[in-house]
Amino acid sequence: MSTAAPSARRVPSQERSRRRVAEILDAAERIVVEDGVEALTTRGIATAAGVPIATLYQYFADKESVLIALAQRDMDEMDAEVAAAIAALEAPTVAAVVRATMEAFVRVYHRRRAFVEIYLRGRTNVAVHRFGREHNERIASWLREYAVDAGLIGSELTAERSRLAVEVGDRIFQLAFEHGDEGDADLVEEGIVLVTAYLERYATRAGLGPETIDRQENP
Amino acid sequence: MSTAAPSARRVPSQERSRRRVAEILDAAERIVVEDGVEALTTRGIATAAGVPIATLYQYFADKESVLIALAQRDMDEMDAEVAAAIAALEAPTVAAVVRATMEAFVRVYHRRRAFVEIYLRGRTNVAVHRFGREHNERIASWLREYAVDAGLIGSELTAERSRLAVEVGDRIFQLAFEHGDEGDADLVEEGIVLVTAYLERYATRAGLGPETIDRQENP
Amino acid sequence: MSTAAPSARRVPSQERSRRRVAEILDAAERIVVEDGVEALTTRGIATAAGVPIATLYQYFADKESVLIALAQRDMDEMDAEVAAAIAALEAPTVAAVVRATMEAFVRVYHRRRAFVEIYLRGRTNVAVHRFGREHNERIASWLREYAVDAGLIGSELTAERSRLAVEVGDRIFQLAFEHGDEGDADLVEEGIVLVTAYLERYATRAGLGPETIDRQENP
Amino acid sequence: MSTAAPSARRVPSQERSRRRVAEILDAAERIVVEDGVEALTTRGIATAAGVPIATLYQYFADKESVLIALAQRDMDEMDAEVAAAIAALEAPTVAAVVRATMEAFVRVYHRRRAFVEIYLRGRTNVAVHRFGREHNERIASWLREYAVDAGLIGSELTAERSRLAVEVGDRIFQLAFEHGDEGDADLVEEGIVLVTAYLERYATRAGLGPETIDRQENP
DNA sequence: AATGAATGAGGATTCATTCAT
DNA sequence: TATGAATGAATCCTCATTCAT
Repeated sequence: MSTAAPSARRVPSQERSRRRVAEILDAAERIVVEDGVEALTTRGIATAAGVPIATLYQYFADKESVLIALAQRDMDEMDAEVAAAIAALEAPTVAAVVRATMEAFVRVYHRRRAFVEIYLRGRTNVAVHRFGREHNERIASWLREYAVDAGLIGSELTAERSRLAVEVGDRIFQLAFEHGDEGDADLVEEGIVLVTAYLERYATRAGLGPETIDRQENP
Repeated sequence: MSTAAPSARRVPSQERSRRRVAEILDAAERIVVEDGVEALTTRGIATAAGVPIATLYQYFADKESVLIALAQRDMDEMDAEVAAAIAALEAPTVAAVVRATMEAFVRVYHRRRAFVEIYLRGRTNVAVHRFGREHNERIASWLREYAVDAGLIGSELTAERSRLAVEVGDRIFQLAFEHGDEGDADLVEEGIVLVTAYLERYATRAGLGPETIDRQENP
Repeated sequence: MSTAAPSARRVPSQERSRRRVAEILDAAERIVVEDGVEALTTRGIATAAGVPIATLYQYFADKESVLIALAQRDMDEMDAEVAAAIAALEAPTVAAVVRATMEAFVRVYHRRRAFVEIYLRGRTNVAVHRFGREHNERIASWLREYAVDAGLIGSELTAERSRLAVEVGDRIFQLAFEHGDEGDADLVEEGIVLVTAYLERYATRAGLGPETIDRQENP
Repeated sequence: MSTAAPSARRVPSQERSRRRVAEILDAAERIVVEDGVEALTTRGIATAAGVPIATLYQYFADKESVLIALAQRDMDEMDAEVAAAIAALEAPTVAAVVRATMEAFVRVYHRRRAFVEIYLRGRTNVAVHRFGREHNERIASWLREYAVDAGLIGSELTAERSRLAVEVGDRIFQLAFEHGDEGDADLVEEGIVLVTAYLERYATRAGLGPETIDRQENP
């Protein structure tokens, strides 16, 4: 009847899988938001998701994998948000890139309470800790490549320095979202200042932008 | 008979107490250095110290208290080292203070392997995490007071900004000592640059020092 | 009042311990006798003994330890029975020693159903398997020393040969008690023949005894 | 259309079956050789064989069946090796038959590491345990028939006695191959002595052979 | 014939803490 | 003050097997 039949027949099973994974992640998310990362247990997830514990292990290697998958889901959105923010910059400078990036982070933190709970407050979990470190590494590498390619920054901005800037930014978010989901806007603003001040040390003239050059030359 | 009797009788017992506490802390320290903070258990401590588990609770409220007491022991030394380093400064400037402080930290980290393990790598423990935050708060407040009193920095350096600087420095040490007990010297050096760059934004002319002023005015 | 007071005061606690251990072992024994070694679980033991699971771990390192303690309890009796049987021999010969030993084993197996279940049928459990091997080693060594000292056997009976004889005897018991708790008496009898036939190869003239010498010389 | 069609059509599928079975057994063999019988899991086999778990159950009733099939594969070779060794005997005596048989066993154990692992070391598995018992029964019966027919042994060698001899031989192999795949040659040699000593008790004059008769008559 | 997905049913062990003495 | 003993409460994970398709 339909030429799509064979592939169509497989859809329900694939979709069911996807739905199950989503159910599990959603259940885990609810628990994390309500009680924090430390409160996450396999039994809890399974019960909340309405599946047997053993089923968790069909889709995830272990408990940590669920947590990481949860973080990853939001982290993907984070990366997209950052990429979009930077792409939208009309006159990119180091200061503008730092601001765009950090404000993009804040927007996602605002949208994703679970992400704040896991990624910022949940660092007491070893897997999350490692996940954070690895993501920082990746984003540092990406941002550096962008800034160098855009001629904002010279090769003095080594990978290590780039990573340092990102890690420092990360700590700022941790502080800003330590209490409350809105985050401390002033602290973030100050963080932008801090990171910018550091990175401008390695900026090209183009990277500094007219304003900063002016400020520096006529203090 | 003797008015001194009661207190005299207590002396040996007080000493015994002190000895017991030290034994327990030493045992805990050994475990932490060898196997990390997560491997610390009450049974482990008790066994290693050669005391019954229940006895731990005579001297410490709970397991975390042992850990914190351990950290505190080294932290006291840290504070002294920092105070001495700063007191020794002949021509204090913001840059000099930052350098003196951070180098003092590194010296203590080098001397105290357990401290690195607990305080820098053991932040996955909630109590340690909180301990770190609180200490950062305290040292930020102390340093700010010093710098303002010394006329290195103006009142624009709010408590929040001061804390931000300390927290950022803290993160730098975490990164530098993530692997290996020697710490990444280059990273620390770069961290000094970063923190200095930030704080000099709020420095007085005196705080900048002749060198920096010269560099800024003749870039 | 009583000079025994201090030690007496400790008795209840010590006795309570002993009683607890006995309760746990008895519970484990019941399970093993009824359902076999493979059916033994920590939960099962705890429930049957009326103690929390965690209490098991006060007295035993792990599940296997309970099993081994159970086997050991009977094995001690076994060793005593064997020692007594051999001590009671009026005119020891190799044949007499083998018979006395193997009959002593059978008597204990008859008295101790749990022992048959654990030690003979429960060899599918790795710990029991090892326990058996080790005990065989020990008893082989003991019997060899006795036989050599008594002049029944020469030094040709090496440790290896002695162990071989015991292991073979052990297999005979396994076969004889494979089904039913009475054991196959004929099979045991034949086993005595077998082991004797082997060991007499290394017997001294004294070890052979008048009967055997006569039989050999006038077949 | 063609009467051959159905069977012809089945041939490729039959071959596929055979191939699949072989793949599964090979995978299981690899696991057993590397990690032992206890490490064998259905998931492990399936993954190693590159087939879905459910497919195992198309070819085998359950996990144990895979194990037994694996053992059977080598056991068939074992039986052939024994039969050939005995057929090759020029002057069969009880001693010669025992030696030929046990040396045939050793040869196969040397060739088949998996067999040693499963059949000798893997007796902690209930199914393997039973398999061993059953095979011993069968080979005992076969050897007895041969020995009686050949006039080496009289009817005093009952089925039970024959089985006893085989079981004892089996234990000897277990001991000899307990550690290391080469097996303890001295122990096997001693085992041959032991089994021979036992069986010669039931030997006919022909079964004893000239040498043994001579030794017995002129000790 | 083949298989993706699902799961029921445990299983061993850990650990911080608290009493009664 | 000291401590032997006890334990409540969880925790993560495994695995053989079976259907529906």
